[in-house]
Amino acid sequence: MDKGLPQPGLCNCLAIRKAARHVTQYYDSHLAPTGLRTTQFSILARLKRLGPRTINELAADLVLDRTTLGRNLGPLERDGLVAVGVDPRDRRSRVLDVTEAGAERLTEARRRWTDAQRGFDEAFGGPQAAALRQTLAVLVNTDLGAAEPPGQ
Amino acid sequence: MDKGLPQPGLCNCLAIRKAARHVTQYYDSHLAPTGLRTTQFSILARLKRLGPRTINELAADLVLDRTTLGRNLGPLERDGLVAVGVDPRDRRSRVLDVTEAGAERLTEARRRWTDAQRGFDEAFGGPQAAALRQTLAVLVNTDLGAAEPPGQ
DNA sequence: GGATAATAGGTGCATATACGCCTAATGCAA
DNA sequence: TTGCATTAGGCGTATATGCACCTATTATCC
Repeated sequence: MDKGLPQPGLCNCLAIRKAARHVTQYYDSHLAPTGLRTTQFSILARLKRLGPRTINELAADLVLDRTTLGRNLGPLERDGLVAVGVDPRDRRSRVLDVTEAGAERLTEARRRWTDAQRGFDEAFGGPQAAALRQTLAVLVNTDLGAAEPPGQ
Repeated sequence: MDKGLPQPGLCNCLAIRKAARHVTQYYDSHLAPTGLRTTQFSILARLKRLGPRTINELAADLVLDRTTLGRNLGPLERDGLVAVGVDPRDRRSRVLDVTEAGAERLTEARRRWTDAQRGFDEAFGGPQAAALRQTLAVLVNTDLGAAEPPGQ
């Protein structure tokens, strides 16, 4: 009877990806009126909080691949929400900063985000949500390593 | 002192998305030798377990948008791992099924997946992982609703 | 049975994600 | 100071994700 086959619900990766899609669609529906996606909101919010940062620094904070963040900056820079400059102390680096327009957009988006958070807490439970965030924070800081190359 | 500004780590959406990226990269590194991404592996594994299903049915199971699954089928169909046919009882529907080549690829990928699961449990803790999966299953089945339209 | 509503997917568009390879700039050592 | 390793990003490519809008097909109601 399917001995050895993985049972539904046993895959850590599928479990978290399904949940991420579920939650993302919910937050996106709240943020939609602002014209920001959740990823864009995250970038703006973290950058605003951290202050000017390089691509590598911000990418690490967001657990984003460096090149992914680089591309995600495209729409934000195009719309004048994030400024990208060259670090004078290291001209290899790009310094990112939230523009005034970006800050205004962020303020508006934070209102929607607060609504989403409240709705989430009501549906899922505030304490459960806090516990889940804590667990996920531990997970993100857990070094899972990578697959060993198939060397002999 | 930043009163009212969301503190880092308070956003449910960012927390789960960061964790999803972290875990996805880990599982992808294990599955890479098979030529399958985690999403493709999920599709094959679920379809194999559920048996032939329509796009809508499989998409709901995977918490994927219908159109997203439709596009994700492209590479799988191109590589002959999934067969897409028309349901004779309802010619609007497409019936998906794992091909023989798909089943073989899946068997190979399951070995890598098992390694990844073992590594995950070792690093994060087996009981903690099981508890997290359970929590995420509850979350996925929690109706978060959607933002109310800005009606009058 | 024919008009109409509802459903299953497809397509255009835009963003999200990351690997591999490349160039530019910096750091370091002989 | 020059030569090489290291580091910061960019770019090509491919897949992932979902909304708005569209067609085809089926169900329903008079």
